[in-house]
Amino acid sequence: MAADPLSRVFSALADPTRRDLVARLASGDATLSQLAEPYDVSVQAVSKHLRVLQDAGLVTKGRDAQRRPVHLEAEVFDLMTKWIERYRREAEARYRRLDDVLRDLPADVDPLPPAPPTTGAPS
Amino acid sequence: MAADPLSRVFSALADPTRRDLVARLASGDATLSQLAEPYDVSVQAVSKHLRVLQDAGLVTKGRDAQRRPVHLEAEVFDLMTKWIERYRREAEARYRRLDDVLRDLPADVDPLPPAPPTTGAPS
DNA sequence: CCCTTCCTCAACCAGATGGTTGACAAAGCG
DNA sequence: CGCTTTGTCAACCATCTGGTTGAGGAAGGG
Repeated sequence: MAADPLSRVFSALADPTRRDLVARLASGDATLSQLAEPYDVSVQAVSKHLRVLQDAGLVTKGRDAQRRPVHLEAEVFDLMTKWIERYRREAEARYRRLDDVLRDLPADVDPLPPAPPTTGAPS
Repeated sequence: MAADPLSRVFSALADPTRRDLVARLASGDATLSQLAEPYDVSVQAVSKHLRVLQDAGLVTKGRDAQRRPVHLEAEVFDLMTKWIERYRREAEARYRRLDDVLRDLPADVDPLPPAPPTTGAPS
């Protein structure tokens, strides 16, 4: 469970139940029992989901007597949107350029002389 | 493997290798062997990763003799960004509002009356 | 024709994941 | 003080996942 932050965030949101939790928390903090009520799984299962969201930094838990109000930390979203936007833009730019040039089959282009230029792949 | 589209996309990008593949494909199409070259895992493993990306709709495969050039389909990113933006905005709006109202502890809150986010202190 | 290149399919394995039940600590209520 | 509410921890289980190896199909190059 020592994945990089970006992987943890994507992974956390890859589950419908967890996305629903995030969606509900967007409109206000809530406790575990409140959050678990709508689903037909055990409270412990929801607690595990919250743990995953917490490990991803998407959520924090406060203290109020025996209650632990869960709070959404929306800033972490930026991690994802930045990554996405970066490559989306690159791909779109390339698409437009290719639109200009027209579908030109690069017959004399090396199929891959050096891939290295792209190796600067930061996660 | 019948997860919803959104889950598939998030899940696909939850792996560093697959994000790297996407990053590299953003700058141009490539074949499996080209894509697999930099990693020290088997070609089959990379093929599996591509399958996941394909199932998520992030990537398509063409045909060129025995080669299957892989192409990035960046539009699918929108699925994610739309979801993210929606709840990010909601959370941010709430944060600003809460900034105005000051931290007000809702002591008489109902244990989650279905929808109403009116947690007792709307105005 | 054979042989090489490129890719996929199938079987297998270790570890992560999502769920269960049961026990239990901690805070407040009667 | 006892009991209820709230949440966590632990063990267990089935399935998914990311990797491996091995076999094999399809398309060209000699």
